[in-house]
Amino acid sequence: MEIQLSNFYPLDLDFTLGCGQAFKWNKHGEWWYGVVKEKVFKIRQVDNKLEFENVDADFIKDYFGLHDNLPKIFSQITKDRHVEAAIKKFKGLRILRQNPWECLISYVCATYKNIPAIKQMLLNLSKKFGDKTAFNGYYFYTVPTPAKLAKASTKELAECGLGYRARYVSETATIIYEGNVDFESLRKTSYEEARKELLTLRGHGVGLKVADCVLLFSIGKLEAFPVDVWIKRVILKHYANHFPSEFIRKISAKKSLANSEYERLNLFGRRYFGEYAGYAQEYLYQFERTQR
DNA sequence: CAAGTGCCTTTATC
DNA sequence: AGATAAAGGCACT
Repeated sequence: MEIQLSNFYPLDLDFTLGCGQAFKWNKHGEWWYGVVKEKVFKIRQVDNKLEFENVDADFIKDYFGLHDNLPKIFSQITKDRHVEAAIKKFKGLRILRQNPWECLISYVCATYKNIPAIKQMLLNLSKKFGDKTAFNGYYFYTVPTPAKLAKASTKELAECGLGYRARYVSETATIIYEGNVDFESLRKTSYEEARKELLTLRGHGVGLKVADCVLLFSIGKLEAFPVDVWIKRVILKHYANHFPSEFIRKISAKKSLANSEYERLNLFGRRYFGEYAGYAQEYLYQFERTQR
């Protein structure tokens, strides 16, 4: 199956799948192989054509956010030369619409880890607690369900390389398994309301940054503006003039952000870049990460 | 190559 | 409220 992409709706598969927003993708030759829920499929891009197997076009359109009007988004977030440069370099990078549960558990694992390590943790979890499927001569493992992880012991979870995150994965899985968070309802409410709802998981490995990542990468709240170390660096480098110098001095001196400081940077991002701040975030993040 | 630093942070404690 | 420390262990330099 294939989808013809229009010149006005660019997509770059390598940027989109390689940027570290989703952790269950691997490229073998020209093809990207992915696992989403129980589905295993492959996809490749040949110029303006997307070719894929074992999955239908509607799913692809939704998952890759092909309905996002990128030119419109670019015109709205290009507030300065920094975003402009990032867009020029990574044009076609799209925000995915991941499965919310998989996204949540990924970012609970992701705290204070680097991208290769996050992928490894998720693979370990999937191998140990997920379902095994053969496809195209490779074996793939689904992300374990909330039930599976809720029933796993923290010891078993820790053995997947989670370290102290094992407890948080266990607790978060339990709360989701018990049905205390309705992901679908999050789509219908505002960013603020949805964020508040997700933060009922606070104290169990879900803080402001994780909540914002879930809202952006799986719920489609494109105004979400996750602030991680890289975005903090971008702000210090290029946007410090938007804050009082005492504040800049304070956050420069420390490596991690207090909640109030996070909220201040987050609010700046949303106000400055507008309703598609999440896109600005992802382009700036990627640009900063690939400097040097 | 070894050892040090850093990681898409959160939580606990003072 | 706000500051500080601790937390696996892997990956990169």
